[in-house]
Amino acid sequence: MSGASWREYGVSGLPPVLEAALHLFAERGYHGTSIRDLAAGAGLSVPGLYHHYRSKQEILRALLMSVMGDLHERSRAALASAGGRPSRQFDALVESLLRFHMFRRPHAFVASSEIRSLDDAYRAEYVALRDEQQRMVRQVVEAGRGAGEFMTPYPREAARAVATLCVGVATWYREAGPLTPDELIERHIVLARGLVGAL
Amino acid sequence: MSGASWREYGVSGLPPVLEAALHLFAERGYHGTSIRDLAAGAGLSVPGLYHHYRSKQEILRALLMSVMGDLHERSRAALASAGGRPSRQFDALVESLLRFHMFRRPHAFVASSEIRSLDDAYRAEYVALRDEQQRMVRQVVEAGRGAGEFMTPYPREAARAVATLCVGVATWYREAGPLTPDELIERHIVLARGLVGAL
DNA sequence: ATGCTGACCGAGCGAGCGATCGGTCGGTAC
DNA sequence: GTACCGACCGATCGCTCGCTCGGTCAGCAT
Repeated sequence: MSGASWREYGVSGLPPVLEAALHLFAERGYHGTSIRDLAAGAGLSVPGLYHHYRSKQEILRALLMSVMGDLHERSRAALASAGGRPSRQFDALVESLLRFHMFRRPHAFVASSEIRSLDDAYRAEYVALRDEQQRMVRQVVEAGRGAGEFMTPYPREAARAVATLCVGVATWYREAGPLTPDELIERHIVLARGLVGAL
Repeated sequence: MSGASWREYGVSGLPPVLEAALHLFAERGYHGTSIRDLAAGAGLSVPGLYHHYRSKQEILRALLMSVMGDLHERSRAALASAGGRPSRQFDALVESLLRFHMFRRPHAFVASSEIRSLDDAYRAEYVALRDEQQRMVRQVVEAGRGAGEFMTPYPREAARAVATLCVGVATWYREAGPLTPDELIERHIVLARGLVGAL
C-alpha cells in the first residue's frame, strides 16, 4: 500500500477488524451493522474488539481514512508519473481513479456512502480530503484548457462529470462482466476525453 | 404528480409520513432513523404511525416506489413528447433525468442509497424498475447510433455514463449554486451529447 | 340514544444495542 | 520466581430498538 506503483492492486492489507467492517458496512451500512457483527466478522469477542478500537465510530473513521489515504497516494503518484503535459496527466489521473474504483470497489463504495454516518468532527477532516481529490481533477482539466489541449466550454462541470464517471464505476463494476478491466479502462478514458473535449 | 408536464416540479405531494421519512432517511439513512424519529417528524405518536403503515420496512418501500414511479412517468412523458428522432429523444430524456435529480434531489438520493436497506422481496421489484430506466437510456443511444446521429464506438458504456452523470447530479446540486437550473441543464446536455458523440 | 369506524395515543413488551467491568492467559524481562 | 504487559473473554450494564396492547374520541349512520 505504501511504496507500490499506483497501478498495482494486491490484497488491501487492512487490519482484520477494518477488513470485516469494510464488507459488513458495504452490505448493510454502518447503522445496519452491530458491534457484535463486527466482532464476529473479525473473529473476536466484543471486548476484544474494544481492545483495538475505542468505539464503533472510530472503526468507521479508521476505515474511511485508510481508504482515502490510499486513493490520495495513488492519485498523486499517477500525476507525478505522467510528465508535464496536462493531457497525459489527465489520462493518468483518470486511469488511476478508474482502477481504484474497480479494484477497491467496496472500499470506495463505503467511503462515499458512509460519510453521513461520521460524527461531525471526523466528517470535516474527511470532506477536506475528498475536496482535495476533486480539485486535482479540476486543476488538470483547467490546465489542459489553458494549454489548448481540451476544448470543453465548461471545464468546471466537465471536471465534475469526469470525477462522477470514475466514482460511479464502483456502483456497477463486477469482476464477472464481459469486458476485462483494461478494456473497461480504455473505453472510459475515451469517454472522459470526450467530456473535456480532448483533441 | 400525475397529469402534470414532465418539466414541472411543484411540491412533491408525498403523504406526511413519507415526507418526514424522506428527509430523515436522506440525513441519517434508514437504519440511522428510528421509528420514534419518523413519528415525531410526521407529528404523530408511534402507534399513530403504525395506523398508517404496517412496518418501518413498508414505509421505506412506499417511499421508494413512489419516487421511482414519479421518475418513470416523467421519463416516459419526456420520450413521448420528443418525436421520432433519437437525438431529440436523447435530449429530452437527459433533460428529464437532470431535472428530476435536481428538483427531487433528496428523493433520488434516498432511492439510490437505500436500495440495500430494502428486504429481498421488495428489492427485486425495485431493481426491476431501476433497470427499466437504464434500458430506456441505452435504447435511445443505440437507436441514435443506428440512425447515424451518435458516433460513440461504445454505446453501452456511453449510455451508462450518461445515466451516471445524470444520477450524480443529486450528490452535488445545491439551489444556492452559481448557475441557474436551466444553465446547468444546458451545460450537462452538452456534456451528455459529448459522451455519445452526437453530431 | 346507540353503535360503528377511522384516527389516533400512553404505556410498555422482549430483544438487541453500544459499551464496560473484572477478570484470564501466554509471553517477555529481570 | 515474580512482576508486568498486550491480547483477549464472560457477564452484564443502562438504554433504545421495532412493535403492540388496550384504550379514547370525534364524526356519522341508524
